[in-house]
Amino acid sequence: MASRIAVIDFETTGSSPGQGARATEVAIVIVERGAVVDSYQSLMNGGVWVPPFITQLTGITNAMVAEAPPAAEVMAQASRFVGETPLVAHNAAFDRGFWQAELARAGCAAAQPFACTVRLSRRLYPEAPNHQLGTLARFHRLPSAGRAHRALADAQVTAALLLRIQQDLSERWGVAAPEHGFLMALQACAKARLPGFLAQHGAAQALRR
DNA sequence: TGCCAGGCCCTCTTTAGGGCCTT
Repeated sequence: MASRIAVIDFETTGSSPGQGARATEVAIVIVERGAVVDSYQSLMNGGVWVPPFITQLTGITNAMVAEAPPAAEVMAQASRFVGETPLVAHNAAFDRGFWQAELARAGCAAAQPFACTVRLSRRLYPEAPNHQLGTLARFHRLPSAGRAHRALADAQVTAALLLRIQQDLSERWGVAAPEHGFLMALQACAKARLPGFLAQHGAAQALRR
């Protein structure tokens, strides 16, 4: 279904899979028709060492990773869970990199398009103090989802942010049922052209009602 | 046990540099 969107978040051992960093945890939250309808979460064992500062940041320890299922097994499950559903992440370039790298290791395809709530937030909420996930959660008074920097909690907050974005697009800018394709077009729209883009799309949607 | 990337955006730009965001 076109309105179905999968929100994903990884915890990792570093910032770049190209530098040897591996995922330690993945969470996926399914958003459909303005609500969270399903979720998947798992730690994963990529056979790598978790640096102390990552443990301090996330609470994920080497012992937790050692006891987790193999990364390839988890990624195969995650791939089946997502299917062909388009993806959303907060700073999508980061999560897309790990999604593609870990799926490639697991021998799975990674063809889903990624929309980015950082890019969308910068377009829609220039008045926000900054566009870190925690700041945006406070700015929008989103419900708390548990410890920050754990995959499921961060995916749930990102899903709440996505729902807020969809709600505002509908109520403030007149865009009816903004789906993933619209979000991709919106985030690619130049800042200077945004007012016209939203006005034009809102009007186009209104004419179809 | 540790060093530090990649992509995107803005502007004092585009023949570039610096800041943000993720772990």
